Amino acid sequence: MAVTKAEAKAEAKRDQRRREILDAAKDLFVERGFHSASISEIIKRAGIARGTFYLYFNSKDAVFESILELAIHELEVRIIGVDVEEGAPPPALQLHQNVSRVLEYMLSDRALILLILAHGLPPDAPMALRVDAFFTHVEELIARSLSYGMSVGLVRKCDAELTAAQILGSVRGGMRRLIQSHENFEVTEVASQLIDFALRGVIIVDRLQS
Amino acid sequence: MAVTKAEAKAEAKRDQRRREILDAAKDLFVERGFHSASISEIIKRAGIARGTFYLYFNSKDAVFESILELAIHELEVRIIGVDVEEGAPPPALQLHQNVSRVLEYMLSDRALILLILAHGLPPDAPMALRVDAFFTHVEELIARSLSYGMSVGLVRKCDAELTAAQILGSVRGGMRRLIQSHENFEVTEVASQLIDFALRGVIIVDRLQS
Amino acid sequence: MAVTKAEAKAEAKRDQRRREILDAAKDLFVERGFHSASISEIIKRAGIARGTFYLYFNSKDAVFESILELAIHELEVRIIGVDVEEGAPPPALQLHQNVSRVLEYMLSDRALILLILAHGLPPDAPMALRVDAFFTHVEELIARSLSYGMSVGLVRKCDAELTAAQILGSVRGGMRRLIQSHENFEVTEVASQLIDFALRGVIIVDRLQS
Amino acid sequence: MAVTKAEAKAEAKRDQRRREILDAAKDLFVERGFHSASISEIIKRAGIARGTFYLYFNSKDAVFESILELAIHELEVRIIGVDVEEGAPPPALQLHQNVSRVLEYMLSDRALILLILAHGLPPDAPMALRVDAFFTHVEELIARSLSYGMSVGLVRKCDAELTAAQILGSVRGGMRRLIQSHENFEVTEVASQLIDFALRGVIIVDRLQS
DNA sequence: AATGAATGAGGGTTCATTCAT
DNA sequence: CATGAATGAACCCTCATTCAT
Repeated sequence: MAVTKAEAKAEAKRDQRRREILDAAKDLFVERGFHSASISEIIKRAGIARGTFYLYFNSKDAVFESILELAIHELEVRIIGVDVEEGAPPPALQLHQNVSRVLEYMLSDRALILLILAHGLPPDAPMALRVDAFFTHVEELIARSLSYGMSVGLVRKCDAELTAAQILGSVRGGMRRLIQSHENFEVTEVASQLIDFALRGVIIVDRLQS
Repeated sequence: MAVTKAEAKAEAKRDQRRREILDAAKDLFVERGFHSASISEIIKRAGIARGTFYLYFNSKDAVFESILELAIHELEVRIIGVDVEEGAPPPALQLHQNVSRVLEYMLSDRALILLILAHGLPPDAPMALRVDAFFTHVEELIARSLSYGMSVGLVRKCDAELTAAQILGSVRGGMRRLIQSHENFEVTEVASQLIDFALRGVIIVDRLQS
Repeated sequence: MAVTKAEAKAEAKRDQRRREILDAAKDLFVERGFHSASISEIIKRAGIARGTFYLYFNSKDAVFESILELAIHELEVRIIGVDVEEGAPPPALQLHQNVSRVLEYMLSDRALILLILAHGLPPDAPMALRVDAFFTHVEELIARSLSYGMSVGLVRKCDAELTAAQILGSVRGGMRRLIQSHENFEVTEVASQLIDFALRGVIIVDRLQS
Repeated sequence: MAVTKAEAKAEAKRDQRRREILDAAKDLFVERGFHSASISEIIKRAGIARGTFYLYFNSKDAVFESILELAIHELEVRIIGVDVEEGAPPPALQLHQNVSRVLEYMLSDRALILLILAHGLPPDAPMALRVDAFFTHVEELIARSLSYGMSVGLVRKCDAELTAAQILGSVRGGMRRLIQSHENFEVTEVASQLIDFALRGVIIVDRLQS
């Protein structure tokens, strides 16, 4: 038991260090971008020695990947495809919950989201592909919902893919603004506005009014 | 006069060279991003010597800036604030013309637009600020239009800034998709779709239908 | 007495550990060379922690030195200058015994001998000097024997130092081949061949034939 | 013509620089071994900047390889398999010429030969394999000659491979001594001694005396 | 105007060694 | 005794920029 305790403590310390490095690196990546953020700066900010960095991460790429991967994961678990089964909550509510969850996460770490919204990586970097894949995934979710919506007469006729790109773009644009304004905001209220705008753009008017 | 002629010829040649470098650099920036695009590659592609590059541009930053500046300028001249004076063309038409002009320019150089939509620069770089300034400028144009629209009862009540960010985002999102799809498209048709989506998001329904 | 016993046990364990480290290190040095063999690999192979290594050896150099020193010592005790006193065994037999003893040791640890025959150390490293000193020592032994042989008319006239270098070289060359062939061999037989070649090179023919 | 002249001059200068780097590097490799010789030291000794080094060689490995490759090539062209056709010069003379040529080359660059005789590379390094391959090649030449000699009754019965290793070893040993003694020597005389020793080790006595 | 050899600051990474636990 | 996290000097290499020709 004593051993377990000591080990647990050591592991906790390790995790703590790892997090410190991640945080320092994340801030730098946001401030300067991937390339301009140097290991030298990261370790200075994290208050560790050069070699220590490499005890926790295999490379500069690896930290960056770790940061992005975590963020994308957190986003992915918050974004749930709309369930149209009977008995499921109304679609508008589901959308609202999705956006709210993302906004809440955004509030907890604005820098991180900014990193994803405007990462600025060499287009051929593996990590850029990862981020793109995430957004493409979300776009597909939206496009599929639109197609379904059209089939049941809820959504006006339109090019599902293009419109999905517009919807996602509008949300990204809105979020970007919220982050960069550095002001606090009411999650529920903002989520409503983001969704309201997007929905009006596609919903058939009669239904919206009813 | 003879001198003037020779000078003109020399200047024409100079401009030609400059353009070749710009073109080579632009492609590389798009393909690899700013950092990964090296002077070595640029001059190889442009077919010039190392030193020659610096006869035309002071630095790597300078080429990039030149490229962005040109592109932004081309965009700016195509984006004209909506004129609401009496006798002016209907706002919807003006919008359509704005978007159409931008889309046409986009068709003439997809890579360039992609560079602006997703430049991937150190966030603190002066050029990044320049690009941001451009988008902020457009956003303000939109926000102002929205405010006016609200004041005359055409636009539903909303947060003008946030909504402007959403509108701009939706257009950027749509354009990004169009570029990356590598397909050709009908400018007028697409412009209508982009505007339609954005307008529905803000216009008061009664008016839209009329 | 109890204390002594415990102490003895402790010391035995210590020696055991030391030997494990030496063995792991030796293999690595042979496989990868001195520089490419890292402490990390050594301790992994020895199954000990980083700090533990430094409880047994002061530095990476020190392990290497230990290994070489041991090997050289083992070789030195097996190489005995030829005794030409009356009543001593015949010189040819003494040589044969010397070589046989070395070959036997070689069979017990090929890797170790290879490390000495082709160590691959910075030429200015103290350990490189140590190995060189050993070979120089052997060379001197041979040269002295040659000089003596010449003085008693057994050995043809020749440059003793150069010839000694050739003799030593021939034995090293032969041994190197034997090690790298990875085949087993008959010690006595091979020893005869090694000596036969070297002796023919220097012995006066009449005597050899008689 | 003017262009050609200027180009020729430029190329001459380039070659000169390349050679300066090679020389500086070679000396350092000999003094300190491959690993301990740092690029920093090489460029300091060559009197050039860091980047300049990489204008002439792609890597540290590449300089080393260049040096070894050149040396091995020079050795290879000097070592010619013994021609036993009728009308060819007597084998002993051919051997003498081979060894003399090598010794002469050795005199022109002792350090270089030392680098090959005692390179000290990680056993798994590609360059180590290259050097080994060279020696193996020479050994095979010798072994083949021995086999032929045995078949025509000139050479006593022996294990051709092992004996070849001994012969090569004896020559290497002799050369190593000559290099490290830093004294000058008479090529023809030394060549005779090297060959004499080796031949006596294998030739059937009757024939040798005749 | 054009060239390309030369520069050197700075990049990411490794690894022998130390020391608090 | 044993541990392994922490250290930082030193490594090889890249690349934007300069300058003599």
